[in-house]
Amino acid sequence: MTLGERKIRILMAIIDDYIKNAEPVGSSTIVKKYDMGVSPATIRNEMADLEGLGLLMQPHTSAGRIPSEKAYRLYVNELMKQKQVGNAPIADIGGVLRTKLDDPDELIREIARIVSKNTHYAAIVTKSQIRKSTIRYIQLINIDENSVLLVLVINKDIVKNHIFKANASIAQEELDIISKILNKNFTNHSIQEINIELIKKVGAELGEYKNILAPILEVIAGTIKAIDKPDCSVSGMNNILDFPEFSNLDKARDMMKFLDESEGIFKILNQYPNDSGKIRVRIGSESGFSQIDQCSIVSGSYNINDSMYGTIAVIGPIRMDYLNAVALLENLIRQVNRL
Amino acid sequence: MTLGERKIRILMAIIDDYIKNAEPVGSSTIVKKYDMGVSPATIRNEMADLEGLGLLMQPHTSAGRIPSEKAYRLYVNELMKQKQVGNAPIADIGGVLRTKLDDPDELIREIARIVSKNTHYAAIVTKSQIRKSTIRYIQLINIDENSVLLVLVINKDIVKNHIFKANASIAQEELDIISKILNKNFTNHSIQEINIELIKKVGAELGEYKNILAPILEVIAGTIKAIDKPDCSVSGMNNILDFPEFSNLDKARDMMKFLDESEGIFKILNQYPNDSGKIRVRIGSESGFSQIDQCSIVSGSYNINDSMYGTIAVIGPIRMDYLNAVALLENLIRQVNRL
DNA sequence: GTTAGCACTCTATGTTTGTGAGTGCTAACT
DNA sequence: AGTTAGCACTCACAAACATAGAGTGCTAAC
Repeated sequence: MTLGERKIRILMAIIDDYIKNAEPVGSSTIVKKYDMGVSPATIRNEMADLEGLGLLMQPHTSAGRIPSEKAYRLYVNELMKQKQVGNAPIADIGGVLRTKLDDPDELIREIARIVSKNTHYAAIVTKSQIRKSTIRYIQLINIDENSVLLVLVINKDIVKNHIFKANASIAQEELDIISKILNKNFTNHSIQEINIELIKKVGAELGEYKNILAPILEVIAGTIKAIDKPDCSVSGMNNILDFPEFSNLDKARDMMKFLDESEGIFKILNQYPNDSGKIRVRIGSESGFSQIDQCSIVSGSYNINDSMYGTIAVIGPIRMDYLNAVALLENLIRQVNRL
Repeated sequence: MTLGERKIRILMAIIDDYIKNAEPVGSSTIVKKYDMGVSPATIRNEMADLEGLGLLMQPHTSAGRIPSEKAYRLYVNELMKQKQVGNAPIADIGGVLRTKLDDPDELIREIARIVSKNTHYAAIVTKSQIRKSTIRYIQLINIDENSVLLVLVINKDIVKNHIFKANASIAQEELDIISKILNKNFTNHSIQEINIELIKKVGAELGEYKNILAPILEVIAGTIKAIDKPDCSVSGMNNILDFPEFSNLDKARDMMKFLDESEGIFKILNQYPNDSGKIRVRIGSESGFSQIDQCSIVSGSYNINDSMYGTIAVIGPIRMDYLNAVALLENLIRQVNRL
């Protein structure tokens, strides 16, 4: 399908105007605001053609035209490239993010916050672990008569810890010995690799300290499971309410509920698992979920250090400012990947 | 003001019915549903009296009555006690919460989630530190050529950690020595107490390892500041949209925005700082903020271990089920305080 | 190929009218 | 004195209708 140059100009004008004003665009509006140098009648003829091609729609006979999903698709795939992004889409946020690197949950929350704030749409950030997390370092620390602090370094840079009660008071020197044994046996193992055999072996090495093994293993298992659990953070849902397309409360509510139960979102965002860098755009019904068929999703994958990956997504009305959203995500993901 | 028994019964009926159905209650509805044993006309006379007392209101002449804020106040202060809470307001959640004890942020998020899920209103949980946090234990751990893991135990049970790069590789034995010096000087000190004098002294003791002090202090300061920062978690804002009183989108949006910018909420919730156990109810305009004058807030303070305290609050429409909300919060706060 | 002119369509808005819910008052009843 | 049947009254809400205006498609002329 190859369109004449004027048809493209008209289509762009309609898309731009509709993105901005959320109202059907009429032929004379185009002439006036986007000086086409022809009369409204001519524009009307062209618009009729564009409608025939499935690029424009009329909400009703006496209204202007609005772009169809197909038009947005064309816009995103081809037309958008001609335009310039306005101002720098996002500041340098490497510093802020680096401070959260040791807590993936907090990290994705912060990213979501940044995205929603900068786009004024809703933002969703998911995270998963790329490989099964492995234990990197274990250290036991005596902090109280019989409270023991277990510090766990997982993968490269995630540190978690937990305090548990030991049955008896254990001196730091003893704990150091225990730590050493644990490290020798567990380091670079994932939780799956800690089998009964290994546990038996460690138990034997521990000798009189054998009892402490059970609570420790429990903590390790719980911690790693929590880290490996895919998670997802949503931010800026309010912004959604600002758009006239959601003045229908029922639609808005459905959608919010959908975003809250992250199940569906996960399915959508994980469709294209691992094409880091490339930004995906899902327009309206392309997502396949009726609850959000009035929304578009712009998303991209990030990948930190080969240990954690996920998707950063912007979700807004179909008449979203794709140009900026894409630019912002590209920039942001580049920064995140560099972490 | 002492009301006759029948007036009270009528008032209760109106409040109950309105809480349930969100629609003005007429005289015949009361007779039918709450068999009063008298005719609608009699009820009408009584209702006129109640309106005279400022306890009932009419949205318009030909509508039934709705309770005024004053009526809810009476209900909460006096009448409610006669009624029985339906089913057990909340299960035992001590176990779930205990797993989050080492991360206050995560803890309040979980509590908020529990509250909103159980009440179907929105929930807000704030946290502050009761005293300035003090350092309880410091441990440096070598995990990589020149990556050092700093483990900080703060107060009783908060553990934080941070990985930083040292200029040179330092062996674990050396780090142990440094840790010991740090502990000797910083343990049981708050960040305010770490002044230049003390730093100089520690620097001297550290001798050749002096250089490592700066990054460590930075991490300590940052961590404690983050912990001491009052924070707040909101959950279940969607629920708000389910109530007919917020079918006006503008109102709903204003309110959501208000909840999102937690400033105002903080002011409200911190009005009664530290009366642990007692549940407060703010009805409608009593909160003093027009954005949420169609809402009521039920809140109570918790206090964990004398180190962290805050407020757990439920926010819903004025015709909230106060009885259940109060019972649930009482129960929950009891469980939280026991942590 | 372009455009002025015009009839046509359909929404949005305002007006009118009818209906029903619920009231307050009065007069009769217990 | 308290209760109640009866009734006129008020007012929101909904349906029915009228009107204005925006925008179209078509035709015929340029």
